[in-house]
Amino acid sequence: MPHPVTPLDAVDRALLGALQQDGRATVGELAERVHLSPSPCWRRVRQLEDSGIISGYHAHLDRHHVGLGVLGFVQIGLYNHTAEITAAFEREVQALPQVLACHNLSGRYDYQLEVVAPDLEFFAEFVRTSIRSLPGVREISTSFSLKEVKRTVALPV
Amino acid sequence: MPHPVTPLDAVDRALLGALQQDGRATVGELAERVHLSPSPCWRRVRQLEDSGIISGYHAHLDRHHVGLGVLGFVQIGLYNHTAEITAAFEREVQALPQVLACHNLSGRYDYQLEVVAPDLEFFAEFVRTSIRSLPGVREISTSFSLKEVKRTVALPV
DNA sequence: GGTGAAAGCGAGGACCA
DNA sequence: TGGTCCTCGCTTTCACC
Repeated sequence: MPHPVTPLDAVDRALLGALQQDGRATVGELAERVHLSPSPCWRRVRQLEDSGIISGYHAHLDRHHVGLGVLGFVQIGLYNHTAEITAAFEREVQALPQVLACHNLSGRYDYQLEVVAPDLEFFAEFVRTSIRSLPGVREISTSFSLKEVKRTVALPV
Repeated sequence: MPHPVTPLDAVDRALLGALQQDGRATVGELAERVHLSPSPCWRRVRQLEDSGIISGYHAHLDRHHVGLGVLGFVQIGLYNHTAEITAAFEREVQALPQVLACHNLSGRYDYQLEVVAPDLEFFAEFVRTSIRSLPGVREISTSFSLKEVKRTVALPV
């Protein structure tokens, strides 16, 4: 059981919701939002952090503002599924900063990568070179995001 | 031009990188990392926030710890692509907290949704009811994440 | 869980080079 | 732009109810 599920009460859930919305909320603000005084509120937040439920705090950037106008999904089929090939594939994927996420999928393809790039030309070149040459790659299917309809950083808690 | 790309120098990039890693880094810590004194460092961060490059700060949760063990991608084809149908579809998707992300895609399907759920049963039920009944849905294809090989919150800047 | 308080520090502004 | 104070407020962490 690699992932213990800690039972959360309503106050914990409210704290998690608030911190997902605003990761820089102060203990005072949080205390007000969950109707608790600062001290116990702070103790709860500490516990949520220490138990690993809150894995970190991050600034979120607007990718268009930093010149990453293109986001695409790259689905990949491998030649074979030996432990060596998949391990090598997964290791090399980690090293590509343009790859924001990579999932080992059920279904038709083996992996789906979420990739960002400054423009379509760069994206195509990246797929043609960096991704094409990953270990064991047999088949590639690419879809672009035409519109980011929804993107939330908040899990439903 | 809805998305201005602000030119960033090396120090700005370093600040963005640091804040993506640790959204609660203090100005003092940041100043040290980018070899600047706190005040100009603080001004730069302010500017990155005000210009919208930094769109916010968020706590990141471990989804397994909060009982969301299943993540899947749901690809959807619509019956038709009138403005009314797509607008209705996109509006209703916003209201589903289990849907973390939704992209309008190029290629075979119209949309791809990223969905979380406590377990496979819940996931299947969610797709069968909530997603199936979204406006205009004709075709659904689902893939589960068997393994989250990579997930970063940091854009390459 | 709540209160109160002490100590430290970080944010943010004024001002200069 | 960057650097150096300075000050206020808040965070954090006690001990105790």
